[in-house]
Amino acid sequence: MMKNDRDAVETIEQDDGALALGQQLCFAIYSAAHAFNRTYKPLLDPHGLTYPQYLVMLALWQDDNQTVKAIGEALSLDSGTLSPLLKRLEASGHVRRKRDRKDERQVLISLTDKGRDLKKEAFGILQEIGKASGCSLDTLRGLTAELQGLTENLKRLRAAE
Amino acid sequence: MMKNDRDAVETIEQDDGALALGQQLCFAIYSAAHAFNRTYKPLLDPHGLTYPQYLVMLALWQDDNQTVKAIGEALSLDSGTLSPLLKRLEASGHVRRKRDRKDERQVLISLTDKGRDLKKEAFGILQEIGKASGCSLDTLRGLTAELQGLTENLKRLRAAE
DNA sequence: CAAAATTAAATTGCACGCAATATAATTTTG
DNA sequence: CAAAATTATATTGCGTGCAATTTAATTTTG
Repeated sequence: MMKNDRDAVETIEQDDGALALGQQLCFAIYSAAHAFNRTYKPLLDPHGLTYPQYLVMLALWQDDNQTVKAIGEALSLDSGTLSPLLKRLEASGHVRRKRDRKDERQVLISLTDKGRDLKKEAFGILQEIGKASGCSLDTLRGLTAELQGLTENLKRLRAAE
Repeated sequence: MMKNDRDAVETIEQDDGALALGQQLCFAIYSAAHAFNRTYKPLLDPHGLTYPQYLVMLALWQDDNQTVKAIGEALSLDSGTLSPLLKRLEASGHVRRKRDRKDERQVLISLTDKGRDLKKEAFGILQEIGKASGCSLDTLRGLTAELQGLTENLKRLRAAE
């Protein structure tokens, strides 16, 4: 016998449809992340930045002179990812790395003039990306908020284990 | 003459807000993708699968015996990513790789018994992920549709260049 | 205060992801 | 039909991500 509508809505059924790539939020997110990456690439290439490096720059434009740990918390990345990335950002002249005098364990990351100047270009990049998304500002804001909530839920549940 | 302080501050702060990590959809998507990845890991590890490998399995559960190219189109991945990944999936016993007799350029990927059997477990994984997301099925469906639209827009604009 | 525990970065090893190139098979074309 | 163009897959090199380990500095504690 058929389930009623309410059950159908709140239960993931064990049929092929449920496993279809096209129905999975995780795949939609995976695809959107790659699409964004590919859209950013031609905009960032002229500045010698990769997308994750650009995220670090965003963090530093907000708050200069942060520790590796602070940047890692902002981006949810660990030193295994950040240490080599920051060395490349230093090699390309965008940031400086300096041991903290007060606590020699820490490394402080600060913007060079070149890194600071790049911020002006970032507004143009933002415009381009906004156009490419083809969404209204309201839609973008709504999506962003929903995804932030989702990410929080996923993190909370992992922490609770 | 210089603008007064109030004007200067408001103008800069507006711009800064636009570049804030917390306001950027691309970063929300980047973070959600990583959060999903981390949530999937403990669920997939026991089966010896990574998340991208799991996506390939989803594609094959929908449609067995696909070419590398077809899988690449389904997942937006090229042979540079898929060739080694598929070799690892073959090494772990989940799929078989076989040259197509009709067209020796193509390689057909098909499920082994082990790979097919894993589909049963996938429904349980799906349940776990659904729970971890903390969203209603309606919310999940809505988000998925919006992200698919966004991804389409980004792809279309890249193709138009 | 010295030993133990904790903390911050860096390093190593492995698996993507992608650009660029290489190789081999098939199709197009002149 | 043979040369040229196209197509499918594989390979190489580089930059993430992340788990696990290492090293050095600081904090805790017995």
